[in-house]
Amino acid sequence: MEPDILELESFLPYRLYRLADAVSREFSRIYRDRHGLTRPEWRTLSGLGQRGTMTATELGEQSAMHKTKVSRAVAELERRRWLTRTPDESDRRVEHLALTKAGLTAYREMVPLAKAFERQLLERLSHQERAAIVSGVAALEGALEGK
Amino acid sequence: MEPDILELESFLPYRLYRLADAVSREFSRIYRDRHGLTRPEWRTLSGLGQRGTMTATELGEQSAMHKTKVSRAVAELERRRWLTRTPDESDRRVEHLALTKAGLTAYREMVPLAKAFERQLLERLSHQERAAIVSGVAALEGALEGK
DNA sequence: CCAAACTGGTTTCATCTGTAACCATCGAAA
DNA sequence: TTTCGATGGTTACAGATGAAACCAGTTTGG
Repeated sequence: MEPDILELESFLPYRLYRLADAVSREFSRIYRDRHGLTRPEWRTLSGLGQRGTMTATELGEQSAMHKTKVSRAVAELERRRWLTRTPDESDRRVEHLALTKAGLTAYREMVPLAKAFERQLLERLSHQERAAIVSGVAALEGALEGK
Repeated sequence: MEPDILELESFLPYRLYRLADAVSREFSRIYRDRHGLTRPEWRTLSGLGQRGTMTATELGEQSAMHKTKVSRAVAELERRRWLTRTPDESDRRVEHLALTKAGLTAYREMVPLAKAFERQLLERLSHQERAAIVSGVAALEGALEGK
């Protein structure tokens, strides 16, 4: 434990990032191989599938994406005819986004795969470990939220 | 709990990624504001500061970076004269990388900042929460390692 | 009523990224 | 030896990214 040395392998920000990156990389194969989606596109699909209708801003908040990411993901899903935009009645800057039939089909196909992925990941852990990661993540989220 | 809906906010891969991204973004200000380093450059600096001497391949393994990232980060740190390359005696493909005086100075300046960042992050958690996140991350790392 | 500040969303630009192709060198096997 | 597959490292290319500028529409204050 040299005081003036940082052990990268034990440094929480690094470990957290590496872990998330590995998990996300694994998971991305599900939407990339199957439909050639990017992560922002997947999140957009997922957000709209879950909520039904959202504006781009809401989507960005819900799925923690920069607004340019949202804009591009929405444009691409629209190009695929997986979603449609409906102008807001009272505020003409706003568009309400919703999945089309085709988009919904893709969403419904992916939900079980996503759930299975998560389940299989957690299955490798003991009950205690599972509880630890879930509550630990929640605690850190809360800590960041709070300030 | 609709069975055919995925709740993004509770989906572990998403939460993990968002958390890591937020933490990493916060932390990046330390090396970005101060020295204009990118994450790969910071990891390279950190790896060499910690270990003293490494080859590019070793660096990539230690800090979980793609070899092109390593290559570019090393090139940039070399341009700054923060590290030097020494050709290996017996294998002329290999270069041993080490920090210069200037590189070491920058490293030594950042280590306390990094440690303080981690400490302040964990300070916001209770003992139980701290234990949970640390052991939870370790468990997931192990699970991914194992297969 | 009008200007200024603000907000939803897009685009531009410069940078970062990964894949794949590449070059040089090495080691093993014939 | 010579050849050929593997390995250390760089580069080219095509996409993905974020900051900042932008456009259109909206709200606020005078």
